[in-house]
Amino acid sequence: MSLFPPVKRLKVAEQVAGTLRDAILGGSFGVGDTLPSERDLASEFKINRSSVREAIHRLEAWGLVEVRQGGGTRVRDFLAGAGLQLLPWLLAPGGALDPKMLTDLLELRVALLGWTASRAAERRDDARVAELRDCLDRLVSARTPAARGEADWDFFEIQVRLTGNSVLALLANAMRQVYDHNRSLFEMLYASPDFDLEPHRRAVAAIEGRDPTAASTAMEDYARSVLPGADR
Amino acid sequence: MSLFPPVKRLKVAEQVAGTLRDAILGGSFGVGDTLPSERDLASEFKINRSSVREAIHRLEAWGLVEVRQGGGTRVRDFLAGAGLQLLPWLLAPGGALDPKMLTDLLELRVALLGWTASRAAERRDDARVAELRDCLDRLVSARTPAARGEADWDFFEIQVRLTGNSVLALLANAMRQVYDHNRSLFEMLYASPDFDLEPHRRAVAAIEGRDPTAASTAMEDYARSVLPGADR
DNA sequence: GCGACACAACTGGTCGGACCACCGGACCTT
DNA sequence: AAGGTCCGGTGGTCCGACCAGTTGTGTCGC
Repeated sequence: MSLFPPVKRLKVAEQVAGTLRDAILGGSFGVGDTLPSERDLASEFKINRSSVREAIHRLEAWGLVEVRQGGGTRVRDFLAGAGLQLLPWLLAPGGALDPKMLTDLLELRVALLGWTASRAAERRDDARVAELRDCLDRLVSARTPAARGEADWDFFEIQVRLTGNSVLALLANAMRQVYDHNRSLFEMLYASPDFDLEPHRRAVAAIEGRDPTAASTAMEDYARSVLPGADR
Repeated sequence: MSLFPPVKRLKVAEQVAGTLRDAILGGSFGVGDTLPSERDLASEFKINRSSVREAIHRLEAWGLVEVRQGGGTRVRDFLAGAGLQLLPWLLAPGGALDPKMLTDLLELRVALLGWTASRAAERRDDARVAELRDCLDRLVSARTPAARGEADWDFFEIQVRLTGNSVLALLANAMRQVYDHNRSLFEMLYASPDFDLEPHRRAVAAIEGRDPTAASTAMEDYARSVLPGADR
């Protein structure tokens, strides 16, 4: 456990890409607008055009802009075209949480956790079930929200590996990136001192007993319990 | 309906990025291996170092490699770290289909289609239900696998919009990219002349009648029907 | 002998400047 | 008004230089 996290070395292109990303997500540019030219941005940021190009290529990889030789760089309708890689920043554009986005995410989480547990129960193996039990112990003994969050994530990830589904694994990786980029936000979910672990226990038992329905129900109950508004 | 698709203009960096991507996915480099230096790759491909850098940055954005100043560029454990943006090429690395990957994807699709239909039924509105009916008509009258595939995709996308869930929309976008990059592969699913549309009809009726359970069951049945092996 | 340090030979990162390929609008011809 | 031409601006590629980290090596002092 390191006392100080390593200093973040930001490459010029990373900073610029971040600035432009926030500007676009923040609405400084509308869909279809053209960004300033690479040369203009270079003199604006006081950096070389190569660095600007690198930054813009990141935006392109994120699905935020469309670059056309000779025709300028236009802002895309990213909600209609971008993939999950944008979610980390879409969740809290400019640092301010978007509640609707969080609700949507947690809602989808209900289904995702449920399905994962169900498939994990079908394909369980003894070694991984033991891992799951260890993880549950860590979850029980966790004292800080951060530790609980970490353990809860592991709890999910072990189940993902249990399913043996590589596509689900990729999806989980994407979710993990959302979690990593917004840690403080998610630790809120684990802040309550009377964090109820009963669903987790039920899930482990169901997975061990090869009961997909019970496993799914358990994890869905848990995921639903942190849903804002507590509807349904 | 365009008769000719736009010609594909390949930038140098794109080609190189594709080559390197296939090499990594094809196993030419193991996890942890260092790629040749940018200067070496430049002289190897007979292109400028700038272009190599641009290509490598794409690999980085895909989560395939980790670049460290002074320390070389290393291949990452992408299955453990990359997001869904890699799936289009992971599905058929080098053009050869990975059956396991396809099975995993279709399996997850069962859950995804089911959940989407369920949420769509809960939040339905008349305008979009009409859209859905139109889409169903297009699906019925479609004569080619490609047309069926397109209509079926729209059918899903309308439901996604109905759910109003932005995170699901992003996930759908990611799936769409998988579909677009492997069209010929997926049209296989729609090749059968006796393509059964009964589940779609049931789904529309259930969504119109605000019956989440029936809607979910209908779409799950459909998605399961194209599952290889037809287990369960 | 062996640890600590300094250095050299890599690596990727940034720079600036040149030229090419392409798009789009102004303008001219018909 | 329709078509073609030209030109200014944009992104794409190239070059060569230097900056900034990493890593292995070899020397020095103990």
